[in-house]
Amino acid sequence: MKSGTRIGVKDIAKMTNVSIATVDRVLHNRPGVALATEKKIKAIIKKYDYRPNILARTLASRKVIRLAILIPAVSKETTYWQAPLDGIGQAEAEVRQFGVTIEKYFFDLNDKQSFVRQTKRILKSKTDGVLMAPHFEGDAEVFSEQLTEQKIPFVYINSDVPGQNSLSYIGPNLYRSGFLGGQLADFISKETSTCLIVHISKTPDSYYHLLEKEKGFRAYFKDRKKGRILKSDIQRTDYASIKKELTAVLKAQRVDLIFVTNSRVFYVARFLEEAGISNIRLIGFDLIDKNISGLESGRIDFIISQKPREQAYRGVMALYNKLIKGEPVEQQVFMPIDILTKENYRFYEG
Amino acid sequence: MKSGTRIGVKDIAKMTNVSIATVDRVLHNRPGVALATEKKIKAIIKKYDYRPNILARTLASRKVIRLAILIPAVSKETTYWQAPLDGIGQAEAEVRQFGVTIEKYFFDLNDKQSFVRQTKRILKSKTDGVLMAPHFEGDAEVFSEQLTEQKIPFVYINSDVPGQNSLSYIGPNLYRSGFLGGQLADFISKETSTCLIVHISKTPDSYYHLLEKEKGFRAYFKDRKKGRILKSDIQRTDYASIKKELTAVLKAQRVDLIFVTNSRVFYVARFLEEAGISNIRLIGFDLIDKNISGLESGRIDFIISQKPREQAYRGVMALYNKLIKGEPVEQQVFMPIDILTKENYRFYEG
DNA sequence: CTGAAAGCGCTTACAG
DNA sequence: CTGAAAGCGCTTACAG
Repeated sequence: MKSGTRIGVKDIAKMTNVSIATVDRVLHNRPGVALATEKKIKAIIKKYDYRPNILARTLASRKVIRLAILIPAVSKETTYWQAPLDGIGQAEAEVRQFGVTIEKYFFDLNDKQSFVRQTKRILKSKTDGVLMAPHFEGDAEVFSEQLTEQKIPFVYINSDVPGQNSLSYIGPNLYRSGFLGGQLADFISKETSTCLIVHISKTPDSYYHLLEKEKGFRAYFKDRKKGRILKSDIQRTDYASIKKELTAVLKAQRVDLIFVTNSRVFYVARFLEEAGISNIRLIGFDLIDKNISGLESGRIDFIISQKPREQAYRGVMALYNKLIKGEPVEQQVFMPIDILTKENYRFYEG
Repeated sequence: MKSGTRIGVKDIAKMTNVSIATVDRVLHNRPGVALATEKKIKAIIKKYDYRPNILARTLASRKVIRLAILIPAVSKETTYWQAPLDGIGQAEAEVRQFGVTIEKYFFDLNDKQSFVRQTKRILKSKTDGVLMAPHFEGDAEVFSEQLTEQKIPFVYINSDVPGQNSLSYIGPNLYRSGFLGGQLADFISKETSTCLIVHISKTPDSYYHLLEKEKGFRAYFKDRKKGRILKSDIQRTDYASIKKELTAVLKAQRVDLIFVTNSRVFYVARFLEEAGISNIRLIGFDLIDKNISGLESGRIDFIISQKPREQAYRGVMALYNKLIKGEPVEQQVFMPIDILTKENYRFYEG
């Protein structure tokens, strides 16, 4: 045994008078080792705190690990999912040399069936791990159960499905991000101001997320506000409908600040622009291109963002750590809640 | 040659009718290869876009790369440097398996000579790369020149020394962070408010940095403000002196917001607390423990932070990419400028 | 239940 | 200027 440095399989074999093949067997919990031998070897492993050399292991076992990614396609409607895609690319570059390959499956945010179709393809593809955005909760549940049954680890990003035994959830804490929205609103409005919460969404599947943000926002203002908090639920995502609804609301009452619970805040910015309203403050989510324009023009004051790129990056790495390094991974990772303005968004790395 | 997969040295050797030793020679630009042979081999490398297997390379060459880190010691006065230290630890864990070892050298922020002493030790230690916080600009320049002469790559974090040929600078854009400070001040004060810029520093070495932030802050308000912008230069860092100075300033004029250009904003928070002043807004830098208390108590409104942990992490990785992977690294990386409040600092990963 | 041997894709002396 | 061989620390058949 070399002094100072770590021990290897050869050292363990020598110290226990067995071959390295046998050492390898107990290292991987493979059957076919006498209990006494196994105990001896395990004792040495423990005593010297043996850690396998991942480089050598990867090189020798030409095993390739296949990961499947199931996320929404980037669409004209929203470019949000470009960021996670970039994060996956970055992770891929780092883990490729360790024999990890990644297959991407995309679904249409407006088409539940496309999600289901892709889950079936993944199940057929014999994959070792899955990273998914469980957008359609019910279907994601079914899929998760199938994966659990086949002992395929999976991690959620962007939104969580509680109760499933995912390896990890990596994404926002919606309630806290709404709460922060409340604080930001408080910073830029008076105690007596009227705030309007706007949900813009036609899919009931993600509506729950918006409600969580609303809850957080309202919670911040509990016992703190003299002004009113209004709410508007817009169930269509075309500009004409949004315009109509906002026009009606603003005609009925004075509003000082609008809090849009998702990335569609740019519609509201456009509306304010067109209507020539400049005294309403605006806060929304996600640094997509159209929202950057809103920051630039000064229509949008704050964008709250939760590192979409990094969510996906870390999701892949979680799978890698579990599958290749056998390391434990955190069951729940809440991403930082980033505050972006006209003056710092340029440096943002998401 | 295996189809579909990448080629290796063996394939190149076969295709060019030489031994793998010769291929290895040209791969590493080692002398002793006939020009014709070299050309043939290079052509194949290019044609098939050969990429060496880093795992195999690291495993076979038991070469170890030694990195030296030169940063301020964590002191009672400021725990700021704990974060970079953590980042270095994280990077170390990732690159250790690739044969990188890291030696840390600490200097005293109040003792120029301690910096110089450590640079001498590093020079003697035969290191392959250096990561440093060039706090004492003049001495850092001397050191940088010595490193350049010995062809030892070095990267700066936290502050830059222009004109030296560092491999990379990874840190804040001071001017832009001051500019953002202006915008935040604008968000939480009236157009007619009076802002007070406070520098608290006794070392002239870092004073330049504070001035950059001041410049940015003032630039934001150019053509935008009706109120006055005052400035107070406190050249001592004990609380008594700070208290005295602030008392004098606030007696002389009304102030609505204070912008402290470094991490010592907690002193001002303490002063406002003790003086029972609750109508002055407060913005400062760096998420050290004492500033967290200030956020919690509500005395501090915003903390601006520039990922101190990540700066160091990326600094180490830049050296690793250069030295091990031979990849090019970006010459200048400005970190994101993060906005932290009472409601989001808990999720911050710096 | 166990071990000897080949091999992963490189690098490193050493010999010629 | 060039090549054969051993070895890095593991894993993988295969043989017994």
